[in-house]
Amino acid sequence: MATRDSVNIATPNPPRLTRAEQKERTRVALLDAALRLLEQKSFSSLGLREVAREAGVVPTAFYRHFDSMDELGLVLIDDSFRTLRQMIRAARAEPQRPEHVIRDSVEILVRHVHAHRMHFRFIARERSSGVPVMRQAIRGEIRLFTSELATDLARFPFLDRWPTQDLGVVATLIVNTMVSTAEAIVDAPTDSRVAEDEIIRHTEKQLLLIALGVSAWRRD
Amino acid sequence: MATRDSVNIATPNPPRLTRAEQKERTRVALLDAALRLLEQKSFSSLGLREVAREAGVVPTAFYRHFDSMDELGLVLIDDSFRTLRQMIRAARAEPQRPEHVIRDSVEILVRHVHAHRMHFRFIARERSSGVPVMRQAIRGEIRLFTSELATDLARFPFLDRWPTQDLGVVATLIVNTMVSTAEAIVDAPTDSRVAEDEIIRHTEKQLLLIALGVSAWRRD
DNA sequence: TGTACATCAGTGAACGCGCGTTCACTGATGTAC
DNA sequence: TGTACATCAGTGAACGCGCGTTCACTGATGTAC
Repeated sequence: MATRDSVNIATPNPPRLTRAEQKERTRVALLDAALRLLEQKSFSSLGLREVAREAGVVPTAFYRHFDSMDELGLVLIDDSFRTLRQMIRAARAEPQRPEHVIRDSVEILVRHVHAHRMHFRFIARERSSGVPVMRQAIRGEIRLFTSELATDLARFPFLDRWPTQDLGVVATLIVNTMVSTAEAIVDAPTDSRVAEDEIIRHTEKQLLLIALGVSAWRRD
Repeated sequence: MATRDSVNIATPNPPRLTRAEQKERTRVALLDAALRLLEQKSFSSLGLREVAREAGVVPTAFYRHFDSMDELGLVLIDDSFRTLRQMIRAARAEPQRPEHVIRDSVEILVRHVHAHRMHFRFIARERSSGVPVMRQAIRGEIRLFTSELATDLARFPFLDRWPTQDLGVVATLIVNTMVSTAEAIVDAPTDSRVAEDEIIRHTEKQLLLIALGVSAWRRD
């Protein structure tokens, strides 16, 4: 892309795109159009023509990229969880002082929700949706994600001897909390610092409560 | 109703219904039809004609009972939360030994989810749905419900001096857990005792963890 | 109790509309020589 | 580099279909006398 651009600097006309590049653009335009429409309505009530219209192409062009709306939906799930995994990788990469693990984690979550608002909204909304294939796919990804978190938890000093199943219980609780938080942020009036700070404090307290519960577990 | 029935025992023909009774039956038939269809799809993709067909009436008859699908949806929410409030009243009425408060609460939840499976499924699914009016209504009810739980929590010995806001944090955590549990039960393969027992154990552990967290709170 | 009229829950035909999908097409991009 | 042909992303017309909504109707139930 950079190579092509620099080549095209020499030409007077705007940069010409290869066929593959143009096709990719339309594909992305369709996916973005769908995400944009999903701010206002649910996936199951989203139409092929509607998406094509929003993307600025004729309905039949849709079929050059996806067999059906269901296929587009699965790609959206895939993309959404890709950004989520990026978030986790970022979280793992950053130096975490045990004292601030909760505050830092919430901060990373909030930052990524803002950066990928539409993806998070999509996941939060369609997670319980009526479209079985979509719901199953999201559940599967969340389950995977939860068990990865359980593995991460096992690295904490307190938790390294816990049975896997109990780590799963804690991980599920944390993931549920995080999902609720993401949902709340995405639904909050845009750029209301007050509302958002409230959500953040709320989440931090919930996680602290869970952490305290974990510490107290089996010391009884 | 009982009066009418006993009157009609004297007559050879099946009990005749008054106009009002017949109308109410059709209304209920429409609501039930909608709930039945909502097992397979989301509300936003549910059609007026589809519901009428399932209920066994002609599409135009729908308008004798509801102005629009949205209005029917709001009635479903109302009915669903009515059954939920019945559950809470039942829970409060039953003698609760502090030792078993978690086990008993989960047991009551599970029992009521089974008794009103469709209502719980509807709430769990549409809670995050794309239809704004519906989502707002459900959120409002859940918020109300959560703050009632917070009030109940204040009756526990440990918690009576807690600030309202912190009680809200705990209540939200509990409600989220309960909603997840209801969702899991409703989605579990029907009558699989094994899967359900697993869900119950999971939930009880999560609630115990929260309870431990509450005990440890501010003792640090 | 019997009659005459009013009410109104449910019917059935009709409408215009947007949907998903098919098909043959166009014309810019890519490839072979 | 120039030419001739192939590819294929996007077009536009057409289809049959189910949708929500309107309207005048029917006939059983309810009411007044």
